[in-house]
Amino acid sequence: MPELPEVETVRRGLEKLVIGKEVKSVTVLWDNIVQAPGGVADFVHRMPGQSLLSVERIGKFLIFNWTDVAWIAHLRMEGKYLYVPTTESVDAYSHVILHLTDGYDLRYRDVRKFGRIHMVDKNQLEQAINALNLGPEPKDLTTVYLKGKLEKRKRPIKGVLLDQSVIAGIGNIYADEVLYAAKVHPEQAANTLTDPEIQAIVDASQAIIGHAVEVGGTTIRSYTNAFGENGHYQQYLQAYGRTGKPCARCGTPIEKISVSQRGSHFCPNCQKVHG
DNA sequence: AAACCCGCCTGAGTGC
DNA sequence: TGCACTCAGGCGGGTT
Repeated sequence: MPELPEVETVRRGLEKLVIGKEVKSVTVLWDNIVQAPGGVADFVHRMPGQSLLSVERIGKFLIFNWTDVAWIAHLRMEGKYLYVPTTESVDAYSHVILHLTDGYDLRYRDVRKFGRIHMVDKNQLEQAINALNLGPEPKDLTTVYLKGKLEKRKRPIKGVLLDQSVIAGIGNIYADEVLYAAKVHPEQAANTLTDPEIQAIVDASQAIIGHAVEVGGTTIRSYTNAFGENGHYQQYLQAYGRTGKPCARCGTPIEKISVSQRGSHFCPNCQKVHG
């Protein structure tokens, strides 16, 4: 599941390989992935002739700045972008194909079909981004801000960390890693965290997301010809996916439970619910 | 406003 | 073996 570090890695890959390229024609093989003012027909009609000027990232969203339009795109669970020769065969999971004038394709590949590419007029971009209602990214997070957000929430802290309107960019993997580093139980009610715990979460989210960006994100499964697959953070994971393995701090086996409808890994000794 | 539910999808995992 | 069934999982939209 691509989170901020993985999406940033994808962004850098796109920047390196696709900036300046012009779209010749477009094929959409699964309509629900594409959103445009006039639907898929509008998308297919307007993309030819567009050149990619820049790619930005906000939280887990990619912003593609084309000549006259912009995309707000999300990879959701398994979305990938491929940059491959047009002659390469199209597999069953590539749903949006942009044929470029350089003889290559930019293909959006997504096994689950959960991802989205939302095309907007450039003058609508700012408004569309605001409508995403995203909170600050970890690097801009402050203890005062987070404390204010937690005070009025009674749900488990894990669920709040996954709420993109509170913090943008954290998903299930890094939420578990942050809580492990901060020694906070995922089910601890948000409004019962102590000030030192809130500070620890802020510090841990900045350190962990920053480190993960540096090493290209986390690669859980390997794919070929995809952007953002060269991550190395998996070797640093302390909690996520380590069910039954000893905690690096105390040796207690890591447990997995369901919190806010998400699989959650934690050390039952280091991370205890308190009153 | 906060929090929950559903739908979107399909491969992996489970049970028999 | 092979088949039927269940479920994860981020987000948007709707409801309580």
